[in-house]
Amino acid sequence: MKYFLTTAIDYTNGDPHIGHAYEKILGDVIARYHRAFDGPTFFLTGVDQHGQKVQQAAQKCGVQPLEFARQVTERFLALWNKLGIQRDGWAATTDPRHQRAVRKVLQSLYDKGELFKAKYAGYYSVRQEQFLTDKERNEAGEFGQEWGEVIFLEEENWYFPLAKHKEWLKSFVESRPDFVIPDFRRNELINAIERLSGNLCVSRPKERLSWGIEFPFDPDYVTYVWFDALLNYVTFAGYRSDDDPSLPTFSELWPCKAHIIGKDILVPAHGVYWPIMLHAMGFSDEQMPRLLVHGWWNVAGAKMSKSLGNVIDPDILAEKYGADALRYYLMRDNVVGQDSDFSEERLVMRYNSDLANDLGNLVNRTISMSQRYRNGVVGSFELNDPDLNAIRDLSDSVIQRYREAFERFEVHGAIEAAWELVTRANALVEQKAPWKLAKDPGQSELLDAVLYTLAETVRLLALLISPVVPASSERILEQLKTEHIRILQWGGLPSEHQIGKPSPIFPRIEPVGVCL
RNA sequence: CGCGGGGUGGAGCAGUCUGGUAGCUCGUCAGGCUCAUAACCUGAAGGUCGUAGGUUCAAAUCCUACCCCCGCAACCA
Repeated sequence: MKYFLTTAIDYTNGDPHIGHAYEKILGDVIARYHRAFDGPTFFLTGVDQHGQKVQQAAQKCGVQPLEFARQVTERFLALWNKLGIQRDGWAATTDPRHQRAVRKVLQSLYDKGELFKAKYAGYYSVRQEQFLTDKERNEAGEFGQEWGEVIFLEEENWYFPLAKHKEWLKSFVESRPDFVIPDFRRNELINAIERLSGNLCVSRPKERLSWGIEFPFDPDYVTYVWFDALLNYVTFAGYRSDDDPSLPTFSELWPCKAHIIGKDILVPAHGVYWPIMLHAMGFSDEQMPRLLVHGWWNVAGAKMSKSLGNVIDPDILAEKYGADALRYYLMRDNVVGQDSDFSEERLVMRYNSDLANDLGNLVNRTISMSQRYRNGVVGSFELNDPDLNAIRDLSDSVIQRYREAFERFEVHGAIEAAWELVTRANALVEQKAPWKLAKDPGQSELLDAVLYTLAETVRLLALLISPVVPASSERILEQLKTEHIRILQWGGLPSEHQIGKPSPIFPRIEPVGVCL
């Protein structure tokens, strides 16, 4: 069994912004934690390439939809690579393997009588791609301009009966307190289920939208987003793949430990449609996934939007400060589930104070002193000194709390726990003053033990931060020459270990633009 | 009575589920150190945890009422 984790798949009609990046980094950090300290892990992310907006955007550029989607997908991939997103699977919905599996799912639902064709006539919003009901009318009884052009349309489509699964969904969500994390999002979902009614339109006639996956039993129609994009979570995990060796074995991945999604797509897509779809496909309650719902990054208190022109480009930030600085900031300054406020100034402040001053300096002074006083040989931990024992005990407790935080998806909590160790180690340096011990031959043994304690603490810290700042973590391990020692427990460092030469891991970012 | 989030020292935030010394970063002030990226360490000032009640031996945390701020057209995590 592998720890299976997914993110939402991004829609390929525009460039990625900080929110896309945050979600992928969050997924990557959690996946890296499990890969490093827990066990086999599978992290899936990808892109949603079908649909009307892609078709339209492609038309505008005068290229085929497939070509357009491919180009945008390239930009997403390039950014994920730059940010160090380590993916085990790539869910691109134009992938033939996905399309084959989607058709099989549709066919078997059709065979089970879970899909039906019906004619619907009504007012239709072209921009919103949806039929409007009286609920959408404003006080004047008209459809407001937010719906754009509204036309009267009569159309036959395929429908998936939702409401008949309402009672099941209600009892399921109530029986599974951790179906949605955090709690307050679950309450929101329960409210939404109360309002559930009707059927879900799952098709588009080809004359209106051709850019999608064709129905196996009705070639005049393509699937609309639900039975395309949502299914990526299972199709790329190997569901109905007929043992395609290029895809994982489904039973080793499912059920998914967490679908990481933004708060905007909990209701109705992931909290209502998706579990009902799985239920109708024959998944048992035990086979239901879990949803991890994150908040948004605002900018100066306002929602990030193209019209406000305050969209933050993660590519520029990574270029300017490095991927690890950005990753650290996004993970440290946000409580998973809550909204946060993005500020470049704070990014720099966090980097300088936490990474450069506290951790980076600790690494540097530790290695530097070991070189200066012991030619890089760090001694052993044999001495029974209360201060050193206290650090060892603290590391045990920190590791435990760090693990517990990750199990609860509280990344900021895990980072906070690790920093307790950073702070205490820096204090220990002052307390023991190795530069004084070095002048007194009688204190030689204590100096050895102090240097060992510091080096072992730094080694553990490098491992603890590895999910968040993987590249920097590797550089620390290289300087310690402990790349091969990955055990997350005190004492992994052998006695008389020879370490390398110091070189700043996190050079300070000097504030620019301050001219007197 | 629409739904949801938030209100904690000067700033930004944890902590609230599982009541028990109010914590972190930045900033301010006073010391210390020199191994280190002028980084680090110690100490101090500064909070009646939105308001008012209630439960309790004990409430930032649980209950009730109220006040204030933000989001809920599109782009969109």
